[in-house]
Amino acid sequence: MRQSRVLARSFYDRDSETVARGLVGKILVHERTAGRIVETEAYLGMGDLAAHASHGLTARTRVIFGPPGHAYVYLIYGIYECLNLVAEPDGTPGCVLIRAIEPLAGIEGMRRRRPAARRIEDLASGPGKLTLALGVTRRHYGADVTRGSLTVRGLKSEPALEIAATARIGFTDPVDRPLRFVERGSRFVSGPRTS
DNA sequence: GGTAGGATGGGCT
DNA sequence: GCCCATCCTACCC
Repeated sequence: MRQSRVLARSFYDRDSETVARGLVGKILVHERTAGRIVETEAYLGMGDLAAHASHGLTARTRVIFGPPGHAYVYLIYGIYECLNLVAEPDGTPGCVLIRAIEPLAGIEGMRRRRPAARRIEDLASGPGKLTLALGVTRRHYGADVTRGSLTVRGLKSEPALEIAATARIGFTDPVDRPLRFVERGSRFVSGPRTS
C-alpha cells in the first residue's frame, strides 16, 4: 500500500453523510487483506429511526456516541457481523456502514473464509460478506481505525470517481433522504447495480 | 432469470 | 418474546 496513507481522525470528525460519501473509493485494510470501499450507508442520530443510535445510548451503541474514527461492529441475525465507522464529533452519534468492498489483497484468504462465494464479485459484496472475507469480528468493537490492524487508507492522488446516492437497503421510508452511496458502475456492490 | 424460507443469538421492550 | 442495517439454499420459471 505505497502511495496511500491512513485516514486521520479529522476525516471522520464530520457529519455522517459526508463521511459516508467520502469513504467510497478508500481502501479498507485488515492485516494482510484489503479492498476498495465501493458501497456505504450513513446512519444518523436521534431523528433517524433506522439507526441503532436513535434508541439512545446503551451498552451496544455507546461507541457510536464516542469519538470519531472507531469501529462499531455488531451481530446481525445471530450469524453475521457488520462493520461501521463512527463519524461526528465526540458526543454526537453517527456512523457509516461499510456495505461492500472490491477485493484487492489477500484474496486467497478471503476465498478460504468465504467458500460459498464462487465469483470474486461475491467475495465481499455485502456487509456480512465483507467482515467474513476480511476477518473482522466483534473483537474489533471500539477499535481505533486511525492506527492498528484495522485501518482505512486514501490514495495520495485519487482518480475521479462517480458516486450514486440511493435509498438505504432494507428501508422503504419514502421521506428518507438517499443515504446509500455506491461507486457508479461497480461490479462489487451488493444488490442491484448502477449503470 | 427470480424468490421464499430458515439459520441463529443478542439487544431491547 | 419479538425484532433484526443478512446470506445461502432450494426450488421455480
